[in-house]
Amino acid sequence: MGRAPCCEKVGLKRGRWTAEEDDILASYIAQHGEGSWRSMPKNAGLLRCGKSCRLRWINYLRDGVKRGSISREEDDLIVKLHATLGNRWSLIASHLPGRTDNEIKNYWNSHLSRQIHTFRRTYTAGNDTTITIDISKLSAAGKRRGGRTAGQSPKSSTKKHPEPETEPNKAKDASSPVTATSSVSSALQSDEARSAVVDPDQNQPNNSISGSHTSDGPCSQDETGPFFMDPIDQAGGLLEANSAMDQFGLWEADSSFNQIGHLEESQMEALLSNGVAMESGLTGVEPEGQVQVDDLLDMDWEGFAAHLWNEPAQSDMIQAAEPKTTTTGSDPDELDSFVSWLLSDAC
DNA sequence: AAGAGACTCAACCGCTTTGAC
DNA sequence: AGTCAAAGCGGTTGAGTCTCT
Repeated sequence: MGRAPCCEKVGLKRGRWTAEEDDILASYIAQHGEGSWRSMPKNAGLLRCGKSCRLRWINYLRDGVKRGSISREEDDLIVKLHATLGNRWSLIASHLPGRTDNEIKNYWNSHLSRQIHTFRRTYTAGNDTTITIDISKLSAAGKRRGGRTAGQSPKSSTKKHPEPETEPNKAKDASSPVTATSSVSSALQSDEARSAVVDPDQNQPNNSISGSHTSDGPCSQDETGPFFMDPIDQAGGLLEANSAMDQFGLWEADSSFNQIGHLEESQMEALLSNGVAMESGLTGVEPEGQVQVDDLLDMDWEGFAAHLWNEPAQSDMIQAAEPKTTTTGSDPDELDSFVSWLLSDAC
């Protein structure tokens, strides 16, 4: 059986659009408006699938589609929104005027998701608790190999809106963050990543996930605040997220790790015993310390992140996080306020 | 100079959602 | 309420391009 094709593909053209096709599509829509994508190509005289026409129009030909490099501000916003919304590209795109979901998705996959940069951060999580986490050498950040640079078009490109001459890429590769969800475990758990944290001088593993964040990130290093989810500092971000959720009353501090089902008891204990000071209510926690690399690497960060960010409104983690002794309660409005804060410039 | 590999991004694919009937 | 077509969405692919060796 199988699903019926969206259109009769026989005889239809595929691949890149030509300038002529673009003109035909644009002029047809100018006359008849959008919609009826299935019948449009036939009516317009295009040998294209309706879906292809729609995609071409939405991503390239439509008025207001912004071309050119993603700005620093847009980059920051994408990171924040992705931390909150996950891979809901169209939703993210709706917050960036002129940008399409496809563009943001490509940008995320090519620029942001795989970049883990050297980073070190000290964060005050609670009353008297400090977390120091370093993430470094976990990727070949800044090492750009081949590939079309932003703003370039293939020779065969028929772009209707040529890329404006924008500011140089300014080594985005060296400053862009990484996803807090899907890339976390793969990046941290790779052999490359593990070996990368060995100090070449001493041939000993660093006692911390070390790293170094370029200071032009959304939030600068050594920053403190209610929450920060700079995907560059995945581990730190996740820990901070935990604290932030606590602050917003989404769960209680001393039970926070227990709410995260993916963490094994032993992992939790190892993490805590190595000085990850989340909150003063945790036993055996030093007021200040660093996280052992392997303990962090062994954690199920992906599951952790998924719990934190995927479907937050439906998360059983959040629902199960009714404060025992309480902070501020877990009113749904607080989640809204949390998201609002995330999207604000407070970070 | 040439080949290999890394990288980007436009376009495609298939599943899900929406809305009309 | 059920069915179907259209539209929307996110994941994936692959051609084109660039850098490295």
